[in-house]
Amino acid sequence: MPQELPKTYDPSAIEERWAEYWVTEKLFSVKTPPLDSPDAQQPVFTLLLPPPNVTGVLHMGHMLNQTEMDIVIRWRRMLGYLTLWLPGTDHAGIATQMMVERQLAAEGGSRQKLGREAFIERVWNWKKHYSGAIQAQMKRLGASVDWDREYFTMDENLSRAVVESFVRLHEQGLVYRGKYIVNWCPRCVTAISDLEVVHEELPGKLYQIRYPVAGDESQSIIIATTRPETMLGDVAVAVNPKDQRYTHLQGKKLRLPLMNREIPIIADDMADPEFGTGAVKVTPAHDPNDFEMGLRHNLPQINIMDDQAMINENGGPYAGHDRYEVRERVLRDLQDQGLLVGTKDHIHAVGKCQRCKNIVEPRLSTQWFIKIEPLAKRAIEAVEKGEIVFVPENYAKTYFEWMRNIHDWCISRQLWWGHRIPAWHCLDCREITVARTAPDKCRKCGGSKLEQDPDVLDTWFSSGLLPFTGFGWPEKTRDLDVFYPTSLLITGFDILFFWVARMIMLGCHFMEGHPQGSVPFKQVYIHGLVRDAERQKMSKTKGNVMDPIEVTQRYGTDAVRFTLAAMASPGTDIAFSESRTKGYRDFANKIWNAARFMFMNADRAGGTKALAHGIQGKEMKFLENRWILSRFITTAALVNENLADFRFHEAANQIYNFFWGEFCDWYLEIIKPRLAAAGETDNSALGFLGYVFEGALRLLSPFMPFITEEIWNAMHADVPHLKSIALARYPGLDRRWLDPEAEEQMSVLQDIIVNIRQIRADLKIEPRVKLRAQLYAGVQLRNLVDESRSMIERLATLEELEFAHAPLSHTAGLRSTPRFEVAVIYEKKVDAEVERERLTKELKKLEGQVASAQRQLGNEHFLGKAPSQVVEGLRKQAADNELLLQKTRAALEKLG
RNA sequence: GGGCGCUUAGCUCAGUUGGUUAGAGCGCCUGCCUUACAAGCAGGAGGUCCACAGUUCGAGCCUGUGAGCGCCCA
Repeated sequence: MPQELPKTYDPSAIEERWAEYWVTEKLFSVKTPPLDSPDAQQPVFTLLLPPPNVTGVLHMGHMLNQTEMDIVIRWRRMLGYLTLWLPGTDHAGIATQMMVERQLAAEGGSRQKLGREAFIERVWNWKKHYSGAIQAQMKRLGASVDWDREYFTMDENLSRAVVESFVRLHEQGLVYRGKYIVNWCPRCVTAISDLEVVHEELPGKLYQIRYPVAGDESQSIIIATTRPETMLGDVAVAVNPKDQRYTHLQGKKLRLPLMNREIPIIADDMADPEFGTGAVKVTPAHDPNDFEMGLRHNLPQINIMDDQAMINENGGPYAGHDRYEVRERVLRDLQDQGLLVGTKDHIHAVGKCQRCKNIVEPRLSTQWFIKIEPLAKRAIEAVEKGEIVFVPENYAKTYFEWMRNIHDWCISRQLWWGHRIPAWHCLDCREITVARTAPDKCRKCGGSKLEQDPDVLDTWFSSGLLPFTGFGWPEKTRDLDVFYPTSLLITGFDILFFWVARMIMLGCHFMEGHPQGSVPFKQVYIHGLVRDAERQKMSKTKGNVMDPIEVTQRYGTDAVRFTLAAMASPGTDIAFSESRTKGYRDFANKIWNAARFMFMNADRAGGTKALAHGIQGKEMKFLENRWILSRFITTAALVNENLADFRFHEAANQIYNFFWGEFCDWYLEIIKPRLAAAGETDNSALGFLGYVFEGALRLLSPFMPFITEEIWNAMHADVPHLKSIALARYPGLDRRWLDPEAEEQMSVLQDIIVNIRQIRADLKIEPRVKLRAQLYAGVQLRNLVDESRSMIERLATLEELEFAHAPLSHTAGLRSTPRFEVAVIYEKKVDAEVERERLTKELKKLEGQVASAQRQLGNEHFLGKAPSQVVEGLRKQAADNELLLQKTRAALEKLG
C-alpha cells in the first residue's frame, strides 16, 4: 500500500485520532496479575497522578506535570515494566465550594438559602462538568493513564477509606478535638491549616495606646499593637519579669480603656523588652502567643468576633460591626480620650487565606486535630534512611526543616463540600461518639438524639491517603500487593508540605508492615513552575495564562510536550516561550518529511514491506550505515541514562540532535543515490533505512507519541505489527552496533566536506557551480577518501577531488587542519582583504592557544600532577596548533 | 528574623564528578525555491561565565566576602 503523507505536517489531523484510539483500545489499562501468573514476575512501575482539582480546567503546570509523567511511564512501559498510571481528580473542598458559592452569588443566591443538601447537589453538578473537561484534556494530551481505574476523592470506596483512617487515628489517640486558636477565614467561614495561610508583608501602623493604672490614673503603661480592635478582648498586659521599668507596677491592675474593665499586669518572658515599650496587651482568644500566655496565667478567653469577623456582644458598644470598621472607631474613641499616644508606620506580615485572599483572623474555636509528632518522626526517618529519595536532593532539606518544626494539624473545616467527620454528638449529654457508621445511641448515656458533626475533613487529609486508598485499602487487595508502594511521585514544590509530606506521614503510618515497605513512593521528582516567556508567574490577574489546549491546537501536542521536556532541567523553572514550541513543531515537520522521503522511495521500490526487512549483511560494508547505527545506539544509551535521572532536557536534546543533525542532515543525504538506485530486486538500502528510522521513532515515542505512532503505523501497514508503538521495545545500548572507528572516519569526512563548503562561502562561489578541489593528507586518510569520494564530491558540490602530493600553497581558498589540507581551484579573483582578515583572526587565536599550551607544558607541577591523558592531549593539541600556526603565517605572507 | 536558590551569547536557558578550544534554541548577518522538508538547506558573527579574594598544576564548576535578583518558612 503506498503511503501518501501530506506535504506539510498537520498535527490536528493525526493527534485526535490516536488519542481516541489509545483510549478505546484500552492500551494502557492494566489487569492486576494474579499471584501465580507469569506476569506476576514482571517488574512493576506505578505512578499516582497528582489529582487535579475539579475547580477548573488544566493549566500549563498540569501539562508539564503530566508530560513528564507520561514520558516516564511510556519509557518504563517500553522497557518492559508492568506499568500503571493511576488517574483521578480531587474534590478540593474549600476551593470548589468557593467557586460554586461565587456562581450562586452571581445568581443572587447563597448556599445558606439553598440548604446543605441542595448545595452539595449543585457542587456535584459542577464536579461532573469539570472532571469531564479534565478527562477530555488529558486524553487530548495523550496521557497514557489507566482510565478504567480513574478515581474521584469523594467516590464511595475512597470515602469509606477516609472514615476508616479517621476512626483508626482516633482510636490510636492521634486524633483529638479541642478549643484552640486556629487560622480562621471569615470569608470562607471556616478554620484553615497553617499551610493555607499565605503571609504577605504589608505596610500598616503600629499604634501606641495608654492603659491607665486602675485607681491611680497618673500612672499608666503604654502598649503597642497593630490590631487595636482586639483590645476589646484584652484580659491582661504582660511585661518581662526582668524589665525594671515595670517592676513597681507588677501586681497592680490596669483599666482597659473603652471597655472599662480591670485587667492585671502579668510578668511573662514572652514580653520582649526590646520591642515597642516592652509591654504587650494579652488577648488569648485572638492571638496564638496570647493564648499560650493565657493558659500559663489562668486568664479568661474573651472572644469578641463572630465567624464572619463581626464584633460580637463581648465587644460592648462596638457589637455588630465589622472588624476594620471597629478598628477606626476604636482609634477615634481612644484619640478623643487622649489615650492614643502615637501612630507609627510599620511593615508587618499579614496572613491571608490562600484561596480567597481575605485576611485571616486567629480565632479561638473547637476543632479536630491530628497529633502530628509521632507521624512526623517516622516520616523524617523514611527520608533519612533513604526509603524515599528526593530529586533534586536539595528538597530533602526543605522537607526536614518543615517536618522538624511541625504543629498539630487542624483537619476540620466548617464546609459543606467534603468528607463529613464520622463523629456523632449526643444532644442529651454532649458525648461524642466516633464511629465507622452512624450509631443509633449515645455510647455514654444511651440517648438516641444524635447529630453528626457538621464539619468536613481537610481535603489534604483524603488526598494524603491516596497512594493506598487508590488501591482498595483498607481491604487487603491484590492491587496493594502488586502496586504499593508507588515507584515515583512527580509533582511541584508548591504542594511539598500540603500533599507530599502528608502522604509520607499517612502512608508510613497506615501501611506499616507492608511487605514492599510502608512508604507511599520510593522517589519524588520535583519539577519547577511554568512561567511565561518573560519569566513571570502565570496568573489570571496578570492575564498571561496560557491555555495548554489552545497552544496545542496551534502547534500540536507533540511540539508542546517536547518544548516542556526540552526545557525541564531539574530544579529550574520553565520560561515557556512559544518560539521554542514553534521550533519543535518544525522538528516534527522535519521528521514528517523524512518519513515522506522514505515512503516515496519505498513506493518506487516495492512498497513499505521493504522497510521492515531489517539489516542485510551487505549493508554493513557502508561506512555511513555503521556510523548511523553507532550514533543511534550511543544516543539511545544516553537517553536512557538521562531519563533515569529525570534529565528530560538532556534526553530531548540528544534525540533532537541525532534525528535532525545526524540522521536527516547527513545520513539521508549520503544514501540518496543508493535509494534512487534501489528497486524491487535490491532494496537492502531501504531495509536499512527503515531499520534505523523505526528505532529512532521508538526512541522519540515517549516524547512525541502522536507523530511517532502515525509514522510507525504507516511503516508497518503491510506487515503484522503491534497495536501501538507504545507497546514496542525501547532502544537501549546494544554494544554490537557501537563502532568508534566508523564514527572517527565519518567525522574526518564531514570535516573535509564542511571545510570545502566554508571555502566556497568565503569565496562567494555560486552554490551550483561544481569545482575541482585538492586534498593533501596522509595515506590512511587518502584511502578513506578514495572509498568515499563520490559522497564527498556530491555533498561538497565538486566536479572532482584530487590528491596533492605536496603541501598546498594556494594563495586563497585553502583550509588547513591537523589531519589534512584542502583547497579549491578557482579562477576568479579573490578578495585578498577578506582573506587576510580571516587569516589574521585565525592567527591571533592560534597564537593565544599555543602560548597558553606552552605555558602549561612548561610547568613542572602540571606535568607531575595532571593525569597523563590530559598532558598527552594537550601536547598533541599544541603540536597541531603550532603546525597550523606556521601554515597560517605562510599563507598570510603569500597574500602579501 | 531563619532557610534555600539564582546571576553564562541580544533573549530564554544547558553545562552531571574541577581537565585540552564553554554549548543549544530563538533572534541576527550572508548566500541558496539543490525533486523529503523555505516549518527548509549551506555558511557566519556574537561570551573578561556578576565582582573581588582564595584553594589547585589547572576554576564557569570548589571555598570565602560583597552586589543584584528570586523563592520558602516564621
